[in-house]
Amino acid sequence: MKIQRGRPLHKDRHVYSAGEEFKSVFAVRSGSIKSYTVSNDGQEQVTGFHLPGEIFGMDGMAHNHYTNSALAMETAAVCEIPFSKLQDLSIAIPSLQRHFFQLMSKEITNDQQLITLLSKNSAEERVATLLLSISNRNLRRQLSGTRFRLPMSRADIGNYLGLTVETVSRVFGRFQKQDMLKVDKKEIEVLDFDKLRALAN
Amino acid sequence: MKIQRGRPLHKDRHVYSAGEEFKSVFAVRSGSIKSYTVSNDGQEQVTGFHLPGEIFGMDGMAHNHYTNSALAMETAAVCEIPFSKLQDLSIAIPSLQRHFFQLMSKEITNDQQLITLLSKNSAEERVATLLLSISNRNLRRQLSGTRFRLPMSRADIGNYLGLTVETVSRVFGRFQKQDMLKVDKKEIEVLDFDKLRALAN
DNA sequence: CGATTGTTTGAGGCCAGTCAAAGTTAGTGG
DNA sequence: CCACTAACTTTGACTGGCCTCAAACAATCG
Repeated sequence: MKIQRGRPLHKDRHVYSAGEEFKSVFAVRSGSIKSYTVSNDGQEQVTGFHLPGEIFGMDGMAHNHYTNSALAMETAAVCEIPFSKLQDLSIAIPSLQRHFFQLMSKEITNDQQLITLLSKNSAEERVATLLLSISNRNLRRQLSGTRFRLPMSRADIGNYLGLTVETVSRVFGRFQKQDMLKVDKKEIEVLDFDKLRALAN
Repeated sequence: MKIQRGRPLHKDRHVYSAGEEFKSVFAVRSGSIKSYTVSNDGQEQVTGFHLPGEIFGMDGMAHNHYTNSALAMETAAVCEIPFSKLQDLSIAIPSLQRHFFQLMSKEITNDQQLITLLSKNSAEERVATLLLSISNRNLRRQLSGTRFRLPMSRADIGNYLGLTVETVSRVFGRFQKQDMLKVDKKEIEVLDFDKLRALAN
């Protein structure tokens, strides 16, 4: 498939901004991206973190304009995949269409899991769930699931999980005191996966 | 398009259950449907309410199995739309494919709005937002936006909004005391739309 | 290095949850 | 059609987890 190689993106640079015309979806090649919306009263809501190998930008399809903004949390590279090309191709290759439907559907189930998390779980359970998610996604990338670097700030974590920065910080503190995690700034080492899974559940 | 006319569904009957093979999406013809997931620790999370004219069942596409269950909150009728037919047709009619992409994308943005609501808003704001949403959806159906019947129980509202039944009940009470709403059981009359919008934001 | 931004820690308050019980509605079968 | 029961809703008192406010601390970057 013909896709554009991305030029490297510096930290805090936008891939696209809310309101721009929807033309493409994107694949992360390196670095990490966060998606967020700005609600009508001006506050930010982080809607997702995107790691290498993952696709983002499908939110814009409904209205031909992106509803999220997407920016690089660190230096990153992305592939742009023009949607028009994708449409043409998916008519020629039905399996591609199916694959793309699945991607969107996956996005829906992800969002619904986050809804459940926000709706039903405590601060500790939310943070544990995010850590486990990142751990699993690192495993899929052939990286360590026990030692890894969080690309996002505490503020982003809190925003994503519906918590304040202070609460996130305190939860990390408690997790360390319980010898479940070793936290050094953004470097995480999971010491007790069973305990983490029990919380994340 | 060839679709199956649904036989009427009694209250509390499932349209489909989580885990079943994904074969179709559905359109509500009359009555109302709720979607919900059951998390691994067994508790229910309501993920959506579906009113006449709306499509549901797209969550199953990713894994070829539904991740939600869908059941009738009152006597209802639904149209089954077999997905295989939809795929064949959308290859012949590209505009249909686009339309369907848009539906899924719309679902994503809806879910993300709910995420923001759960993450950032108070109990009163959440309830106000739901009421306004139902009001607007009734308007689109040529029904009154000011007087309508809530098809779901207080428990369902609470579950959907991440609140307890008691809190939902108290919020309705406060809304009445402020002369914003008139609540008679499930019958709602909006007395002050400005106030409602101010809360829902 | 200073300045800015991000993180941690503490004290106190409040919103929503929990527990409990009464009141109301709906559904069932005699 | 009514009596009985189960399910739903409301109300109250109390609790607690997370937020708010505040300040010290650490890290990053020009």
